[in-house]
Amino acid sequence: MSHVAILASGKREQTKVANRRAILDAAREVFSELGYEVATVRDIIRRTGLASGTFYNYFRSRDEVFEALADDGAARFRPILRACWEASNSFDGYLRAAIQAYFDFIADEHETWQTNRPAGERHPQMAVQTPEMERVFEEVRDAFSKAIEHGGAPRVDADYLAAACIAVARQVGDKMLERRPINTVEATDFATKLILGGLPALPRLAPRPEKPHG
Amino acid sequence: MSHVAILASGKREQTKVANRRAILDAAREVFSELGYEVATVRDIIRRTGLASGTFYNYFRSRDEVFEALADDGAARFRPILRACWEASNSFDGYLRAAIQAYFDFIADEHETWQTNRPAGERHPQMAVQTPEMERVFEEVRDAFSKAIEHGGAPRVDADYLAAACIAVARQVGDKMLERRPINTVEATDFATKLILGGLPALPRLAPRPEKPHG
DNA sequence: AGAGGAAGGTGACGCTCTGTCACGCTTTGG
DNA sequence: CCAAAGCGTGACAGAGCGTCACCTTCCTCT
Repeated sequence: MSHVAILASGKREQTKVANRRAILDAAREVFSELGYEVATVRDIIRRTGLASGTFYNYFRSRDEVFEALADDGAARFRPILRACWEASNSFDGYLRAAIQAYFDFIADEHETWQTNRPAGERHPQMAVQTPEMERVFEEVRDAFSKAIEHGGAPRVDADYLAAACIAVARQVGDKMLERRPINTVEATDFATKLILGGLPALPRLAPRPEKPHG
Repeated sequence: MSHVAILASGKREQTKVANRRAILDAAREVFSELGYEVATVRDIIRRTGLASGTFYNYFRSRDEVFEALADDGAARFRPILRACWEASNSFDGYLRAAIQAYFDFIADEHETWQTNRPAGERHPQMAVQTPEMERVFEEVRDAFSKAIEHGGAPRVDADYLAAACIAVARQVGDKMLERRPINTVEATDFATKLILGGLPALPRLAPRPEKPHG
């Protein structure tokens, strides 16, 4: 029996991964069913069959599991974002692809999570700021910076621009999820045109000193 | 002594208002000093000198005080937003005024709140969704709808547009607060130009059936 | 293979916070 | 000035939290 022992060689390692996974899965279920505010560490750990003390070998608190779930979401999305960058050859193309990918992503998550959740309970996905989300932000900003360097976009404040894009994607995304039927194409069209249309109108930064003229 | 007794006639009414105010103030201080996650109902009520049970005559939980604080912020901002609407005579003017007002508002709140708060602790101001914030959203959306009706703006999806504007304002606002010196004008310029520039590029809705031609 | 040690699962325990409630003081209306 | 209602009070029971001494299971070294 050697075919499973690729990454988790020892039994110790295996159970550690399995337990972490089990806790995360249980947490997702419990948050879905009871709502985040009400769910307790005990509710989560009970569902896994593990002892209460074990929980604290993996997470420091209920909040930390929540954050880990959110981080998971961002971590899953980041490679998609990366792929958008690599597949596109223009700034416009990248932006549209990235936004479309994001809306598809959250629409998919939304379906998966559809349970009998109390009222407007927040999803872990995008509610808090996690390290992985910070990286998503940085990736977007860097993509913009590179586009600016290459002349694919005007020389604007990439930091503000990234913040604005992510903000628009998030909020319009949320609104999109509230509508029936969920129309990711319509939302993408809206967000993309807003940003790409606004881009040329943005205030320019002073051009960075370059070699004089050639 | 009749000059104070305008709204709070009886002594009962007076203490009720005073207690609520005291709890809110104490809560703001405690959240600032200890951080939201750590603060307890007891911490808050202790600072007021009231008994623990009294707290529950005013709020159901720590979360509800937090929400009330956030609601307060939105409630203070809404009249400002209203004034922007009434003072401006073009869509562009309204948008710029509203965004500038918002950035000034949060910059001011930011100063007021500056205490030795642990790390990236969230401010109540704009962190959660409260009824008053919902109203702010509706006010913005309605302003957009009216502008569209009057031909001051193209016939676009006002709901998405409002969501996008608020999103941009929030996120760019947050970024703005992280920079030194805080430059509300720069941020306003950025956000305003992004939105106003993007507006003409947005997908149009089918025009609503009007009287045929004049 | 077997022994010794390390890693980590276990659950009872003590502690803190929560939310309630019976009590009594204060205000109000008559 | 009295009766009734309103409301502040703080002790209390219950719940959840995080810890820790113990014990089982796995790993390593000979």
